[in-house]
Amino acid sequence: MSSPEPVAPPLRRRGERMRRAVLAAAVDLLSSQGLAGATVGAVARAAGVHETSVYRRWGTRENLILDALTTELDATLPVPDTGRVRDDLLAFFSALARLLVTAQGRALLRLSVEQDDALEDRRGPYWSERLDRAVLMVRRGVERGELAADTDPGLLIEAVSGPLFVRVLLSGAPLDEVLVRGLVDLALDGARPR
Amino acid sequence: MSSPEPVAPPLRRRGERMRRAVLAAAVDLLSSQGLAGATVGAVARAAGVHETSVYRRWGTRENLILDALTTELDATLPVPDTGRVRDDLLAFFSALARLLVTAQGRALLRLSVEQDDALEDRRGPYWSERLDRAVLMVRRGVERGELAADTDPGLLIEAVSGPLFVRVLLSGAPLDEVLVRGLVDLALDGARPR
DNA sequence: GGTCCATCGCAGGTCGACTTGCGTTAACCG
DNA sequence: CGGTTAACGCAAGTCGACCTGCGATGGACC
Repeated sequence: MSSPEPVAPPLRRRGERMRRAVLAAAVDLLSSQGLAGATVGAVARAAGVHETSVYRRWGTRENLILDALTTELDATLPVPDTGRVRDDLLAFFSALARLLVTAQGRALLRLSVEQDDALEDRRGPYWSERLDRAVLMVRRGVERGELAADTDPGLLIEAVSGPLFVRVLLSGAPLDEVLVRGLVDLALDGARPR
Repeated sequence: MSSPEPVAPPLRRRGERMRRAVLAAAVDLLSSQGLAGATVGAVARAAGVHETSVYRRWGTRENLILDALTTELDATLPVPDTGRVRDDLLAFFSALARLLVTAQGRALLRLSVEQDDALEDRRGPYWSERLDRAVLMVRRGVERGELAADTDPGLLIEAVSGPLFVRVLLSGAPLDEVLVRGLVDLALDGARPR
């Protein structure tokens, strides 16, 4: 007698098809179950792939999640050029803040912190990549004479973005427009009376 | 025949004695083996205590390490009062930076980020506790007329401390006097030409 | 100094991350 | 379109975090 249940042909996806299936499953689980729910076993099962295969391709769970997140989360954070530094910075960091309050944004940030031991390099290339481009706004402001000539572009970016990251990672305090505006204005005008 | 090895009397420390022994062992392992080496089993063994007892008292490995670190690392970060905001801020954040580059400081920061799910509260009470006191310096500066009356003390503290935390957690960039000075001056004077 | 109970020690177990060896097959290449 | 091989499936196992039940004892209290 033929088996009543066709035993679901193993599909046996491999190569790029398998990669995409796993990454999609990872993002799905990440969104529905949260960071803790995205177990390597669970992701593999959801993707119809064997757990071993996942480990062979990604090595660690961290790599897997990081890959899934950075692949799907290609929020490119455009660098505006309105002609005024303040407006540029406001637009850029508001976009950053909106990205960071996302479940995926938070997860990506959290994971960027993990990498303790092996391969000390490649630390948070995702974020630094995005922030490095932001110095353009500052440079343009300097050229326009809006900012002092000796302004350190990177430092200014750090001073505004730092608190945003810290709020997500440590304090858990909210990220809103008011915060971004306050940080940008502080970095531009300083706390001393003008 | 009497047993040649006296089988090391189980000691059976309990209560406060046991607590201190475990915490000390944890700090020892943390310093010598790093974060990854401070296994619950290893800490228990080093303290001459059963692993189960550790779990009963601390619940999770994270709690244990956090307790050990915050207990030993009572670097109180004194809030200076020199009469000039800039000097106060410089002294305070230099001390913070020196604490953060420590192996224990880094470990404590990293662990402060972990707490994903259970008990959403008590997030980084260690750091916020210390930074909350720092607003005093800013308030005094405002009263002295050194800073604008509408200065947000907390925001200023965040703008300077944020980048320090982020460098330890994400970018791995160095923390030195130059950085601290740059951040303090940016927060005080702003990037716009005076 | 005897009693009692919270605190421990201990054995055994679950679960997820990660590894290894071996058999099997999909996919690309000629 | 047949062959080769790297890419999978699968079984079995290690290791650390964390839990559970039970028996034993340290210590405080009377």
